[in-house]
Amino acid sequence: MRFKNAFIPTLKEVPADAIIASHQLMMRAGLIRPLASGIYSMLPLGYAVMKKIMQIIREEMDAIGGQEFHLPSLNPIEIWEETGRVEAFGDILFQIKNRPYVLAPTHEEVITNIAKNHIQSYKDLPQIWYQIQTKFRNESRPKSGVIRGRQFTMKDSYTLDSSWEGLDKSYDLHSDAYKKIYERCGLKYFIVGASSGAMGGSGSQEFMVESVAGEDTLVICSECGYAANLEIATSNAKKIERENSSNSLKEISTPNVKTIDELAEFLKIPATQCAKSLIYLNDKEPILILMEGNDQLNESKLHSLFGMNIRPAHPEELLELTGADAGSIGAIGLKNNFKIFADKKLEGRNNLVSGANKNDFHILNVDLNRDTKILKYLDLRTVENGEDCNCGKGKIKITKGIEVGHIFKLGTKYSESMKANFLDENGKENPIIMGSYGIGVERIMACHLEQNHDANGIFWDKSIAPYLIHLICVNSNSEKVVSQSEKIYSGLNEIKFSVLFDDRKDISAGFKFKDADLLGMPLQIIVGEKNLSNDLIELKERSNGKRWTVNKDLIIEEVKKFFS
RNA sequence: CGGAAUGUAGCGCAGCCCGGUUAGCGCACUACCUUGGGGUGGUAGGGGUCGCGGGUUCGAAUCCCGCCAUUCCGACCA
Repeated sequence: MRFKNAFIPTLKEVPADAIIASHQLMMRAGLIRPLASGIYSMLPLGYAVMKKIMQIIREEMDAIGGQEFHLPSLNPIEIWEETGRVEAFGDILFQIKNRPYVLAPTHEEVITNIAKNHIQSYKDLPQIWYQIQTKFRNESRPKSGVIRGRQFTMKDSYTLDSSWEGLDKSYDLHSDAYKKIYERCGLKYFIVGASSGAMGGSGSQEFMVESVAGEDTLVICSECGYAANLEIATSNAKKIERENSSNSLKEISTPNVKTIDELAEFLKIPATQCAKSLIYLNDKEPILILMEGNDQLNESKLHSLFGMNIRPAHPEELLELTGADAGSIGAIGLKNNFKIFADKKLEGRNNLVSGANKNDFHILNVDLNRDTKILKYLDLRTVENGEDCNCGKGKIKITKGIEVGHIFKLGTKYSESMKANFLDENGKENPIIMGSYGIGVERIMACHLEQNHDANGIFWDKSIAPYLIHLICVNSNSEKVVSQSEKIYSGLNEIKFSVLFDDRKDISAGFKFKDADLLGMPLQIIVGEKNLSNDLIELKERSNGKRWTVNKDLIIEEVKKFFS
C-alpha cells in the first residue's frame, strides 16, 4: 500500500477524551474514530488488525473441530422471554421500538433454538458451533475506548454434549484453543478461576490481561500461578495467636478517637490488637461483623454468603441500634441481640480492644471466646498486596486486569428452559449439556496496544500487524532514493510481504519517521541519500529500536531473514 | 442510575467571572517559497448555527432556566 493513497488519518495531538494508552494510540494512529459514546468506526488500518486477529481465532477454532456460523443479531424477543433473560439483562438489552425484536448481546438463545429443532439424538453430539459477530449491549457507562463499548465484535462459541464428561472435554478444548490464540496474538495473559454466578453450571474461567486500564482487580502469585479475582481471592495472611492469659475487661475513655489507626496510636498498641466492628442490615436484620484492625471487609464475599440484600447500616441507624457512632461500636454491651460474625483471622483471639457502644469509650482485654457469642467465623477479608500466598512460597500481588475471554460450563440452563432435548442410548429424553465461550476481538487489539507501545507509538507483533514492513523513502526529491525505494517496494510485493510504502512527496524526513514509529509496523526500511551513496539501506526494528544497514542488493534477503 | 466536569473550526485550547468592534491562538488543511535523516522556516488563504431550545437585555460565546451530548469517579456488568 502506498501511503499517498492510504486513508490513515494520524494525529499529532491526543484527543481529550482518550485517557488510556490503547485508546489514545488507536485514535492517533488512525485505527478508529468515534461515532457515539461506546460506538466506533474501524478505519482500514484498525480493521486490518481485526481481520488478522479474527483469522487466528478461526484457525484455532477450526482446529478443535469448530464449525463457523453466522447468526442474526436481530432476534425476536420471545426467545429471550423463554429463557427469562429479558429481565435478567434488563437495561443492557437493546430493544427495537417498532417491532418486538432485540439486538442480541450474546447468542445462547439462537444456538439453543437451532439445537432444539435439529439435534434429536446422542448420535448428533457433540457439536462445537461458533461465530464471529457484532454484539450489542446498552452499557450504562462505556469507557476506555473499545474496551467497553455498546457495540463490539465477539467470537462466541457453544458446545453441545450428551454427557458432563463430554462437556469437560469440550471445555478443555476451548481452554487450550484460547491459550494458543492469545499466544499467537502476542498477548501476555493469565487465567483466573471465576465463580459460575448467575449463569449457572459447574465452572468458569476468565482469561485476563494485566493492565492499569483494567476494570477487574486481580490477585496473582508469581510462585504457584494462583490467580483470582479480588472478589473471591484468599491468602495465607499471618494470623496472630491467642495470648496465654486473658486480662479482665476494662472500659477506658478514648476522647476523639474515631479510626483504628487513631485508637492504636492512642493506646500505643498495634492495629492488629483492635477488633473493628461493622454493622450490616441483612433484610433489615442487624448483624455485627468483627474484622481485625485495618482489614477491609470484602462485600463480594459478604454477598455470596448472605445474599444480595445485605447492606451497611446508615449513620443514623448505627446510633439507633447501638447507641454509638461508628468508631465506638463493639461486640460487648450491645443493646440489641445482634447476630455476631467475625473474620477467620480473629478466631480465638483475646486481649483485644473493641468499641464500648458508648461514644468515646472503648473496652480493653476482650476475649472473643470468653466475652462474646460469635455465631461463626467466616472468610470475610479483602486480600492485600504482599501477603503470603496459600501456596506458602510466593507473595500476593494485586493488579488490574482486562477480561479478554471467558469460558463457561453452562450445563442445561438454556436447553431446559427452551426444551432442547436429545434421546440417549436408552431412548430417554435429556436436555443437551451446553458450554459457552467468548473472546472480545477489539479487546485483544486494545490489550496488545496496552502491552506494546512507547512514548512514540505502537509496536505491533508481526502476527497481527496491519503491514509487516514500513518502507520509508526519506528524500522524495532525490531521483536515486525514489527509484531505489520503488524497486524495494515492488521487490517486497513480489514475494508477498505486506508493505506500507511512505512515498509521500514534500513531507519532511522527521515527519515520516514519527508516523512510522506511531503506526508501529514491526520492521522499518529506511531509504535515504546518505546511506544510499554507500549502497546501503537502513533497517530498524520498531519494538527495540535496533538499527542496522545492509547492501541495497541484499535487502530482500535481509527482510526474509528478519521474518523467518 | 448517583456525584463531578466539559461542550467555541478536523484536533488541542484561550475568551465567559466583569455582556459591547468583524470570535482568537497553536496544529492540521490550500497555494507559493524554503528546508530535506527525527513532527523545517516563512508569506498569503479557506474553514465557525460559540452543543440545542427558551429567557433577561438596546445588545449574549459571556448572565438565567431547560434539554442534549461527551468524559471522569462511583453503582451495575449474565
